Amino acid sequence: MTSPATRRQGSTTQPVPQRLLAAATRLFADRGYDRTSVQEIVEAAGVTKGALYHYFGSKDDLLHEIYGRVLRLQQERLDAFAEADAPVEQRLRDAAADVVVTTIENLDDASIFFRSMHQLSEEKQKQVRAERRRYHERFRALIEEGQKAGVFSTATPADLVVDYHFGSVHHLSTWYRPGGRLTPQQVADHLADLLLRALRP
Amino acid sequence: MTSPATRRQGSTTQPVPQRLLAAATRLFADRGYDRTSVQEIVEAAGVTKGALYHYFGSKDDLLHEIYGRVLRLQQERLDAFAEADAPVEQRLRDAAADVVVTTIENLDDASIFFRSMHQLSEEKQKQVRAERRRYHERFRALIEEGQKAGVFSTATPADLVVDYHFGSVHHLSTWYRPGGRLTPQQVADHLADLLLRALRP
Amino acid sequence: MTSPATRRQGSTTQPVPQRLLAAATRLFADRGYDRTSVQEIVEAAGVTKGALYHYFGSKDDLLHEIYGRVLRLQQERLDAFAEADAPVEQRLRDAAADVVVTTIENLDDASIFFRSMHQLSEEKQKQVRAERRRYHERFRALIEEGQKAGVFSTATPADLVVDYHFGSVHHLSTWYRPGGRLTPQQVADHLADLLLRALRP
Amino acid sequence: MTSPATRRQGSTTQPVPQRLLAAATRLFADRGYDRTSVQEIVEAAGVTKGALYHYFGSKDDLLHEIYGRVLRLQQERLDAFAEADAPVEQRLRDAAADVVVTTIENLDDASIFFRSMHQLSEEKQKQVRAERRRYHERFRALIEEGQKAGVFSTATPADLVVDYHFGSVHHLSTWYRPGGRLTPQQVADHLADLLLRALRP
DNA sequence: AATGAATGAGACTTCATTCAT
DNA sequence: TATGAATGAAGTCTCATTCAT
Repeated sequence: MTSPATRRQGSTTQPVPQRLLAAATRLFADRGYDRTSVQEIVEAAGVTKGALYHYFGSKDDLLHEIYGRVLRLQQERLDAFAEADAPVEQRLRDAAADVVVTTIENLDDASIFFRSMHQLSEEKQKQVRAERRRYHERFRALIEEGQKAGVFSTATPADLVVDYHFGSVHHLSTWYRPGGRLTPQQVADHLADLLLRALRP
Repeated sequence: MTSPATRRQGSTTQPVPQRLLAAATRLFADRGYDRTSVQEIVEAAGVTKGALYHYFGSKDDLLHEIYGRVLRLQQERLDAFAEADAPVEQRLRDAAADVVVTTIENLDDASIFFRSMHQLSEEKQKQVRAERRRYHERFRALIEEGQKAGVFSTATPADLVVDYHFGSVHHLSTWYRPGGRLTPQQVADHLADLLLRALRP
Repeated sequence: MTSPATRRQGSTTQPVPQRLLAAATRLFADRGYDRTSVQEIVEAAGVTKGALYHYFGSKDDLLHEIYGRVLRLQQERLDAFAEADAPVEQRLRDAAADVVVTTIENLDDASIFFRSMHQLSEEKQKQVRAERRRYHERFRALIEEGQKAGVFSTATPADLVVDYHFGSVHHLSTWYRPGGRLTPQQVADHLADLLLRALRP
Repeated sequence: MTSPATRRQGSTTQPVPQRLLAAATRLFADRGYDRTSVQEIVEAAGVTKGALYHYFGSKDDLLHEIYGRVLRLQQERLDAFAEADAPVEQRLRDAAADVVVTTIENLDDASIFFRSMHQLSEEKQKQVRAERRRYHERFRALIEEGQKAGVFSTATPADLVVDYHFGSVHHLSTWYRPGGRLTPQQVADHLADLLLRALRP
């Protein structure tokens, strides 16, 4: 009884909202939020406009949902690594490498995340920035912990170190291509290594 | 005798194309390329739409011009530092710090540069990527030179090191605010220092 | 309960696409394709621009639709006359007269048809020319049949005879005015007669 | 001292107004009056916009000039043939063939003539129609002379016969291609022959 | 006799969203 | 839960024409 249209993507198995989110993610990453029309999203998801507006209040809601998904995932993982039972150097290295791997594995999310903040409504932006700050602070705390313990250099303010590392994470979607010379794990190890080497006292 | 319209921005002294470019830069950085209308640009520049299209073939041409300006400037500066008569550590440190200062001094250009590539026509993107690559390679050569000379660690491929540093430059427009705790030069020194420390053998 | 806008033209009974096509036909014939704005069309049809673009991909699509309508009609009628069970002179005369009557009855279509080919996209022009050729060839075949049978003169190549007759059909929209001295049928009979007389051996 | 721009077309020898008219004729025939921009005309003529507006009051003036040129030429030639010292059949045949040859030799003029009437201002259209009528009447008079003399059939009103023939002339620009199977003179002879055969009593 | 920068109106088209069904 | 026709505002761009030089 399913219409042929709903069968695209071989994803009739997935519920409609997920299908919409997946289609939107791919398209937003590909051509940018403003260049993606609602029509294109619903076509890619194999549904109609009415369905989209049934589940999401607006196009901008879709974007917000994507932001939420990324933020939740990254925060959870960081929390896990930060709370682990290991020396601070190890915990920082693991967290730093993990965010790289996770970012590469969701490169579309990353492209969107760093490029589309402005398209969110002012209110939603505020919310995202707040969660982002929480994440940033947890990461910074890790560095400060090491600095206080004397295992990390205090030459550079911890804040700046966080931004230094996250700059490289942000940049991944610009240059990393799946199937490239290095595996995600190798890239992650290298970048975490650079961070730790820079922090040597 | 000058009409009121030409007086906006008190910039009647500057020629029209420059005025348009300045207005476009500010607006593109503020609200993004797609969210800026041609109407807004010409109003900010105090001219009419016809005048804009007299000098620029399209909105996209304005963006391309901005890219060209940034690329020319950065390449010139990098070339100068790379060719200087000094040890390679010094030349790399100077170049790495300079690109940070220059980026902060033209933060609008930077916001646009890293966020708006996709809005360029495919052809213009190709051109920009080619010039970008030239820049990247020059920077990488500096690192490789130090690695061969044994003053830089070879633990990380030079390519990746370049991307690590430029990630942080890229990221500046996300977090740096003029009038912040650190001066541009201080930020630059810190970031260059992090790079050099990470490269210690 | 119908809004005032939908009532213009007293044509709320007709579906929107037909109303648009009718309005476009009248206007294109009146003032030419390029001189007719999309705004004028939707106003004449009593709908909004959005509605037009919901049904037609472009202004050029409207024109293409008009061409399609004319071509289908004329081809059908020619086929019917050509396949009739009658001597070839009779079949040619009937077909030649019929195209005149049909053209006069749809004079707007005819004005457009012969004047607006160039405004179609290259691709659509190709398509129209192909269908036009099919029509031309069917008509020519009728003449050649008569020439082989010895009832028509072979002094003039059949191709040229077809163009001779269709020139006069083409020309109708230039000079024929409804309510003129001659009825459509009379004009048709005269023109078909001229053709047949010119073909006498 | 002539700038490189004015040298295009190798036509620096011709005066500017003629060059503009020639360029306009070619372009109007190629892509239609409305689709041709003033910019394109001046570029093709190797002059600037100021020069065009120095010689012609408007774009529509250029078109009017083209109409005038065609009308003058055709009227002169028809007058010459009509007044010749020869039997009426011969005079009609010569005139009918001549207009075909002349039309083919100026096919661009013909395309424009039959397709662009509507782009003239109402006033200029009236003027053109008046001259056109004079031409038509002179041609019709020739046919009526033959009908009165009993050498042409009176089965068809002379008016309609004129339109029949001019339809075929009008149509030439649709199908005739230089370098085709038949020379202009051969086409002319065939079409004149068809006319005369149709008029056989 | 000629330039070319500038105007300003209007062209086609896109698009997020709504609403009766 | 879902449709898809329809809206209406806004978007980019074109162009004939003018005018100071």
